[in-house]
Amino acid sequence: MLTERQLEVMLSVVYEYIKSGESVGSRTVSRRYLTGHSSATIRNEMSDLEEMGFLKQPHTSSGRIPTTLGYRLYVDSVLQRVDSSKYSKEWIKSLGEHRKGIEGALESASDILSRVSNYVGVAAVTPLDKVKFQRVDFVRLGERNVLLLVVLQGGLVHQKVISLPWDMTQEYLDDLSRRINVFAGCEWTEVKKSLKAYIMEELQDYKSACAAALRELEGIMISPSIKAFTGSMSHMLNLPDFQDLSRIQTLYEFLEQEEGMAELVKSCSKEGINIIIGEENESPAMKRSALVAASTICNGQMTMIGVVGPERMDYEKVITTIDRVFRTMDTGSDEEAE
Amino acid sequence: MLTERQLEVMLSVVYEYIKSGESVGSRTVSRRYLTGHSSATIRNEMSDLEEMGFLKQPHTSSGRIPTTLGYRLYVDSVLQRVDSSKYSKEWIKSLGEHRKGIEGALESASDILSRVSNYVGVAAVTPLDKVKFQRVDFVRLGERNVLLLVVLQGGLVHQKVISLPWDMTQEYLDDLSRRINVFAGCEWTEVKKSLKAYIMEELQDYKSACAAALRELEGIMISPSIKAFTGSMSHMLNLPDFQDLSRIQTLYEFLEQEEGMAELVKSCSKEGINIIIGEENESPAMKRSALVAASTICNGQMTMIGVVGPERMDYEKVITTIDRVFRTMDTGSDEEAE
DNA sequence: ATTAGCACTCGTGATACTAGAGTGCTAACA
DNA sequence: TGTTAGCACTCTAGTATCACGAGTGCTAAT
Repeated sequence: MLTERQLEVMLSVVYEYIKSGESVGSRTVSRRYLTGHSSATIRNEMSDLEEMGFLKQPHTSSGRIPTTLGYRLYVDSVLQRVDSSKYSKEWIKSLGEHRKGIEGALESASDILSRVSNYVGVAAVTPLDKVKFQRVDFVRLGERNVLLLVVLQGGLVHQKVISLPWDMTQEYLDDLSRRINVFAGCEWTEVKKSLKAYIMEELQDYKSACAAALRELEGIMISPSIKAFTGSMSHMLNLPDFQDLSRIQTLYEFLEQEEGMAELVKSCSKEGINIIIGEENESPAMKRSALVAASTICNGQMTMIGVVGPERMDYEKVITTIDRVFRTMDTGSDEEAE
Repeated sequence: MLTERQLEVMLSVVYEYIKSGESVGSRTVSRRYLTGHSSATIRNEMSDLEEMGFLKQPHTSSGRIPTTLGYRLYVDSVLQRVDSSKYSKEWIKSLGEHRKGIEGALESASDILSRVSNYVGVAAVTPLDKVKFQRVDFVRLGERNVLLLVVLQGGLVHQKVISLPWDMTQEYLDDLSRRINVFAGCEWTEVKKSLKAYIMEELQDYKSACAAALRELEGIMISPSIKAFTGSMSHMLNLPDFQDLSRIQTLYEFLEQEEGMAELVKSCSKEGINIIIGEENESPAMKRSALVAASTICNGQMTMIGVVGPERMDYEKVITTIDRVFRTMDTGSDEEAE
């Protein structure tokens, strides 16, 4: 559908635009990239490419800039060059044993990605349906108020303060948690079955309180509550792409709220590298931005690290950086790359 | 030192400048505030006030704007009007029993403050020297890697992944934590004494591992690691004060890193309302911004909620808002005020 | 199919000018 | 002596104008 030369022109334009930030004209392409052809030839090609929807003009008589489709073309070509088979699950498996734990690891990942990319680094982990739990603990805080701590397999910690219909002593709570922890490593559904009998038979006075506690516990186990981390956003203020304040504002608002991050995670549908560019994004707030992320499914939870930036992003650098961080997290050495 | 009329002029200027955002001239003051005096009179007063360091001119032949000293004058007068005796410790005492727990409460406080003030809401809690602990839990994640969970009195949860010199079974870890939890509610120093004997005598093979675990635990108990929450920062992009991107950038950078928040907390030296304006701030990043915060000491930890915004902040509104949130948190109803 | 040439478009930056708001100062006034 | 009116001066923000340059589209020649 696209001739060889058209592809060359496209890649040149996108590359040059990413590098310079200014709309690129036919002359530039003819002089720097396709030196064998005159600017007029390029001009004709560009005109065709515009009609096909790969390029657009900010205004008549200025150079061309890529559309989302154009970026997609470029990114796919970059992805072909990068050997994505390198990505292994090793790192995520070892995360739980990482000296920082999974949360610390994700936090520093988002931080590092922010710094080296100068865009916004993000990281998140969300339990899937069949998450297994590792540990449950109830801590009595005050009358009828209990802090519920749940450690999922992989080391992810969830906490919630719940209030019970009955005041229970710490001893009773300990007993309850001990009985649950017997099932450490099991899926919740199994645990639930076994516990029902216990509640029915052995507890009388505290039945309702325990039932309430278990309901809360189930809520945590089942609901796919996401844990998200966002690196420093302040670098992006430097980018020429965000001279328009309202643009960066909508993006910030999007990233600041949990729903935003949840959507980003959701959009990383496949394992490995995911790239969603501009218009491809579902949320209006992301229509002029892009996400590059790597995700893995392991231990019954989906983990993702990535970078959010302008559509005009240095995809090549970001992709390789994410690759680096991916594997660096494995070894636990997280000095800043490059 | 300041005549009655000079004070009136000062308050008028600051009030008007906060409201309008534009430098205020003598004519404005004479027409809207001190109607009994001509603009020339005001002009002379303003000239004097400038010499005294309360006002300054952005450029010759424009109106005056307050200096940090000028804001201070105004804020102190506002504080006199607001009955700060209303602030009670009640709310913080009940935080541990709050349905969201202290962390949830602080998070929503910073969130609410951001939204109603349109500046940046912040909230933090930091344990002081004599913090008491409520609960300790060790969860074995993998070979020699253990997740250490500590619940401080008040419901604050700290977590850390530690690696031990020895692989310990979950049973041993449970035993260790059970022995520590006997001392729930005590200060760490006491616990330490009592545990030493136990380690020396009863444990042999695991001695070094337990000692390592306890060292880590002590690290958490002693180090005043701060837990900070920052509300949405995107609103501030709308403010005319931050048309200059570099200004908001330095501020963002400051708030994004933990040291920044730590400094803000540190600067809230006294209980109750603290206000630090512009030049009064230690950090260069805050020299053109202001902090309004309320802090309390309770349960061996210092808790703070506040607002960071431009020096030209609507202090009156912010102060009363913080007051509101302060007391709203108590009751647990956190619908948005106003 | 490619290229050179040319007229046309449009954004950018420089310059100049004006209107308006505000000051400082002096002189008159109570 | 404190207050006020008046006036000249300063500085900013906004606007209009102009020229330049980069780029396009089209046509005609190769």
